[in-house]
Amino acid sequence: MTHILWYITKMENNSIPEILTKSYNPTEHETRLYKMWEEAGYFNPDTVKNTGLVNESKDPFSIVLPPPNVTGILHMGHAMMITVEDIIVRYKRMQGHDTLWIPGTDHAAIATQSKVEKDIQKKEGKSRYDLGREELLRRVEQFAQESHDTIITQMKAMGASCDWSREAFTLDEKRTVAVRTVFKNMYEDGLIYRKNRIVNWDPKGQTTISDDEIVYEERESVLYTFKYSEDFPIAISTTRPETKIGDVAVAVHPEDERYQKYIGKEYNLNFCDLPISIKIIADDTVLKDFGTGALGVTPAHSIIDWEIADRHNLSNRPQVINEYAKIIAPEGHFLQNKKTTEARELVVSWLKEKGLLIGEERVKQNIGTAERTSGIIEPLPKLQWFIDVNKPIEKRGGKSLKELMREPIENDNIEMIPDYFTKTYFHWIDNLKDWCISRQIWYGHRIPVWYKKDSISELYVGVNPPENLELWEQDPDTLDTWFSSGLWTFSTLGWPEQTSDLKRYHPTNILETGYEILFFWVARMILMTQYAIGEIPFKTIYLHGTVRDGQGRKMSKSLGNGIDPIDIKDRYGADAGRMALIIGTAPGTDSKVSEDKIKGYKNFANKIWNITRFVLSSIEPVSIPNESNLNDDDKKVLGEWREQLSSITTHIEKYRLYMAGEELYHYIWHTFADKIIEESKDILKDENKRKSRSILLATILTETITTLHPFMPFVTEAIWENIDGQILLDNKKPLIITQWPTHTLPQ
RNA sequence: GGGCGAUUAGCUCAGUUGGUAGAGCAACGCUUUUACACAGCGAAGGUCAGAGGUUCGAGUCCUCUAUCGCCCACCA
Repeated sequence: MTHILWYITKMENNSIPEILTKSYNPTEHETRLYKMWEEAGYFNPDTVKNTGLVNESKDPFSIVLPPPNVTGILHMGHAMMITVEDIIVRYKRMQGHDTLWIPGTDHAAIATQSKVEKDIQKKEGKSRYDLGREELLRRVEQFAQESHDTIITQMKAMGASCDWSREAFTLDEKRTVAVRTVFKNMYEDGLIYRKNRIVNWDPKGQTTISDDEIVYEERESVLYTFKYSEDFPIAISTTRPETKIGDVAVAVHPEDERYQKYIGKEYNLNFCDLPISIKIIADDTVLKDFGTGALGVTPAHSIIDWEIADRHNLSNRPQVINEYAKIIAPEGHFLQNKKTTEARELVVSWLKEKGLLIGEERVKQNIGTAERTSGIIEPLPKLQWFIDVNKPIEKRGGKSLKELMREPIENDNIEMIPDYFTKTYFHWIDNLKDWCISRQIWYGHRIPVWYKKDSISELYVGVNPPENLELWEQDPDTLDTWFSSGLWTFSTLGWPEQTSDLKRYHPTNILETGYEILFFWVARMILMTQYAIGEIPFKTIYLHGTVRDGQGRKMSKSLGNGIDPIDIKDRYGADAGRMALIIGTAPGTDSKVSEDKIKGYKNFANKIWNITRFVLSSIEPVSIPNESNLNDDDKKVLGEWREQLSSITTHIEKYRLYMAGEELYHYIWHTFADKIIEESKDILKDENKRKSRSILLATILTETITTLHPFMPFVTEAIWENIDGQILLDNKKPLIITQWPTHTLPQ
């Protein structure tokens, strides 16, 4: 109560100059300031060059924004990415580098299409086949446009100083040219081929997916042990009896004494009232100890079995499951067109009936599901397009794509932060198989291959459609979304055109992204860039961790625990959100966001606001720089700040933003405010010291505000606008294009 | 099964090349002093998971153990 009375009294007696309100209110300034920067063109390096900030002796600096998927709104992970990149970009710009940050969004093919399909199914009960290709695409594009607009609004709200005039989309016209050009080149170099091979088929999404898009889930299932028939000498074990009508062999370990005598023999059997032919083969990948030590080989429905069939030249690979996960069997057969789960029971009861079932055992099994649709993956042989990762490439010195991916990391041409991720990177490359790039969905880059209608074997691959188009038919499939995002660093700069941007800004300086897409995306960017232009895409990879909620859970739509960055901005200001996201967050490690933390940095914004109020209302008017008029004591104090500044600058140069931010925070609050300002209250009363101290406070204030600008762009710019009355600066410009302070010690 | 990481104050986490342990929040005492109560001053809180080793010196480097987490593989 007494507190409230005191507070009211204080408000009435307020004698602080009116230029700055008593407390900082972010909403009063943020939107206005962003608009000011954007309209003045300060995000565009071509404009910044005219301000005199750019030092031509310094190298250009460039970043491309990892394009967010147009599948909805940005979450805190994106917010962290944008913050880190914006801090770096603002810093480099202030350092006088010709700085470019290209924004953009990703069409995210399968993710976007399945999102829209789900919505349509839910609201209208229609499938994509009910709508047809054209109508579905129209709907997806509309959704993508809306998502895009939301995303851009969010990015602007956070203060992202990227050059909107160069914005790109992975599916726009220019990027399409880049995609088709790379596809054509790869095809002509023999790296892209079409082959019937076993792929991960998602029966729910009706498309193939890559190995990386599979999520394994542990489930309980039954391991059945049985014989195909009475005349067959070996029992086998399987969790999928329904696939066994597609078996062509039984594989045993070459040194397994139990089965030695059968190796090489062939049996014609009747299994589930169907004729099957089984050859006994020896393969050393078979485990003697698992089940009966004998593996029924089903080439068409198991990746491992397909590979075994390859090794043993088994050409008969009957497909017994179709694209809808239903059994293919002769008309009238009891398994015909049955779902796999149903068929499993039918096969088991057939085995029981015939007395062939030997055992059942409950086992835990990891089952592959599709990341986007959560459909259970059904391995199927399909005619698909692949990229060969092992073939030597003539124009790249006979190196394979695998080698091109490995080399720059190995030779330290690309630095990875944190560096321990290089180990997982190499491990991934070592296990990499040919990349299946075709997808049976409609939204995305359609494969630039046309087949002659009257002659199946004749095909055309090109950037533009063939002449006499009516005689040709385009491949109905689209490309894996990572194909186009793999080109991102150079497609955004105009490639295949040899633009001045491309010459000036490529390779980019840093790629800042989440570690969870190291394989999906980062590796593929290195692959594509090394192949297409023979350059690295970026010099540094900065991997941030996952932003989790207060309880350490991943933020997701299904949990409903996501925080909208806009909401943070409204309640605490974008600056506070930015600081909370980067301080105390080392690269590569996950972080938790709590409102308390954000609140702490809202208080910090208010603190520097009031530091400014104090300085402006207490010092005598000074012009700076004016270090020669400092007394020895004040030179020493300034010298300490300059040492701190030097440390902060080094941290930023080495991308240790969390360290830079923390040191700056600590200096401003606990040294500048708590010590220097407190002691200044007395010192300023001393006429002999007043002038010097005024210069000191003005100098430290302007330099700390400048240094803080990349971290908290809004509050610092708002302060900057208001310091003129007492502090006169030569050639004052908006803070965003003000030069970074030098850390030379005062003489 | 293979790999990677983590273990530091009540909670959430920093700690750059080895040199006297830090922040935010929470909690405690005092202060309402014209920059800020979104504050100030002060105090409190940690054998840095455990054990061993290297070193003049270890949170930091090495070995082992325990617990937790993540990634990759997929035993059919």
